[in-house]
Amino acid sequence: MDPNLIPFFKAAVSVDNVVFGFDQSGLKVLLIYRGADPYRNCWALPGDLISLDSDLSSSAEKVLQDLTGLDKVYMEQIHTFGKVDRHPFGRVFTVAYFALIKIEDYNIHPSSWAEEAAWFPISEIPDLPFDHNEILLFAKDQLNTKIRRQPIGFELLPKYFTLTELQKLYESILETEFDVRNFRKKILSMDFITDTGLKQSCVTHRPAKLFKYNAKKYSKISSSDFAFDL
Amino acid sequence: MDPNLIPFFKAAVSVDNVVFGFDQSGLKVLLIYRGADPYRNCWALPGDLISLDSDLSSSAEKVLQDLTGLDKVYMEQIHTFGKVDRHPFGRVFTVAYFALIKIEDYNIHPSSWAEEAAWFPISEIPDLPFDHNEILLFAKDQLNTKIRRQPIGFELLPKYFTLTELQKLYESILETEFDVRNFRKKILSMDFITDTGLKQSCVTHRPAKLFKYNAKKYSKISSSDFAFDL
DNA sequence: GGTATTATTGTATTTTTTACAATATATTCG
DNA sequence: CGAATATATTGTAAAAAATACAATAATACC
Repeated sequence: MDPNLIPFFKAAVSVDNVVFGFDQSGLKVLLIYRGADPYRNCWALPGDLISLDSDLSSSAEKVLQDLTGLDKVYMEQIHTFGKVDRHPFGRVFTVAYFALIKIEDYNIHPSSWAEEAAWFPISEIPDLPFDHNEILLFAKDQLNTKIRRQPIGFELLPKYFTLTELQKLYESILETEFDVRNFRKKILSMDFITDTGLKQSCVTHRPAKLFKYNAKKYSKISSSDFAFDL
Repeated sequence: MDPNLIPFFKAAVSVDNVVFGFDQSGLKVLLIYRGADPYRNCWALPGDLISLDSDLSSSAEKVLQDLTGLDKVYMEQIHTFGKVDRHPFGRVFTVAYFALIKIEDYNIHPSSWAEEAAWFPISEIPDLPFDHNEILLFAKDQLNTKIRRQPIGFELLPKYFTLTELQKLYESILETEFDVRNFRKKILSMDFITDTGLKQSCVTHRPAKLFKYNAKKYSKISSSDFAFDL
C-alpha cells in the first residue's frame, strides 16, 4: 500500500441495530446486556465491530444474528454516526440499522458476549452507552416517518391480525388516535389487506376477523402511481 | 490496543457527494475529473478518503470544499455503501451525501486533485468508477422522495424565483406535469412562499412576479401538524 | 335469557383535488 | 403607434377524499 494512504486505513466500522417489536402493551426495543468491554454490564443496542471481509449488509445481519439469534428479519439501514470520540477504543464509525420483528414469532437467544436480551418499552429506555440514545431517537423518528408511507407496519404484527390490532399499532407508534370507522375504511380501500375468512379464538367476546397483508397486491398497486399514506 | 482488536481497525472511510444543481435545461449533477489514482482521468463524484481526526459531517463538508470550492451548501447524509471490493486500494466504506446548490450563486473551483469540474444533465451521466453510478441512482431516488415532502426545492433556485421556475423544477425532478392553476393554488396555500413585490426584468414578454421562500414561516407551520406534500 | 365485552358498519358534511380557458402585461417589430 | 408575440395570471364547477358521528352484531360467561 502507498505509504501516504496508511493513516487513512485505521478506522473500524460497527453496526448498531435498533430492533423494534410490538405487543398489546405497545412499541418495544430490544436491548442486550453487554458482557464485554467497553461498557461491560450495561444495557445497549445490539451492535458490534464488523470484520472487514464481508459486505456491510451481510455484516449487519451477522451482528444481529450473533448477539440475539434473530435471523431473516426486516432490516434497513438508517444512518451512519461518526463523531471522533464516540468510541473509547479508537475511531469507530457505526452504521445504524433498524429491524422490525413479530415478537411472538421469534425467540431471542442472547449469545456471543450478549449476556441477556430484553424488550424495553420505548418510553422506558435507560441511559445507553456510546451514542446509542441518539441512534435510538433517530431510528424512532425514521420509523414514524416510514410507517406512514410504506406498508412496513405488518412486519411488527403476527401473520394474521385483526383490524383493531393494526389500528392500535399505528396509534401507538404515531401517538395519535384514529376513528374506528374511518381507519378501517381507509386501510381496506387500499386493497392489500385481505380477509382470511378466519376468526379470533379464545377471546371472551365477539371474535374479530383475521386479516393478512398481501405483499403481491401492494407491489402491483405501488408500481403504478399509488402512494401509501396514512 | 488490545491485540484482538487490531484486525478491526484497518478500514478507511470516504465521503462521496452527489451535488445537484438546476437551471432552465433541467437537473444536473456535478462531477469532477480525477487527477489521482485510482481511476485517474475519469469523471466521478466528488469524493475522497477522510482523515480520521474530524467528525464525519465536518469531513463531508471538507471533502466537497477541497475538491470543488463549494462551501456552506445544503447537505444531507443518504446512505453508506460497504461492498468488500468496491475500492481497489483496500476496504473502504463510503458515506454518500447529497447536496443542493443554486447554480448561479456559486463558482465551482476544482482544486486538490480534481482537475476539472462540470455539470452533467441527469440523463447524460457517463459510466462512473467505483459504485458511483449506484450511489447516484440512490441519491436521485432520495431527492425525488424528499422534494415531495420537504421544502428543499428552494435550495436549487435563486433566492428570488418565479412560480413558473418553481413549477418547472418540480416537473423536471418528478418527471411529471402540473396544471398551472392548481400548482400555484397549492403552493401559495402553503403560505411560506412570499411575494417580494419585485418583477423579472430583461425578459421579452410579460415579466413574472418574484417570490422567495420563507423558512421562518415554514418552521412555524411545520411545528404544528402541517405536512408539506406535493 | 341476560349481561358484559369488543367488533362491525353507513351517512351526511366538509375539505381537498381535479379539470378546464380566457384575460393581462410586457417586449418586439413593422 | 398599433399589431404580433410570448408568457403570466386568475376562478369556478365537479369529483373525490376526509371527517364527524352512534347504533347494531357476535361471542362468552353467568
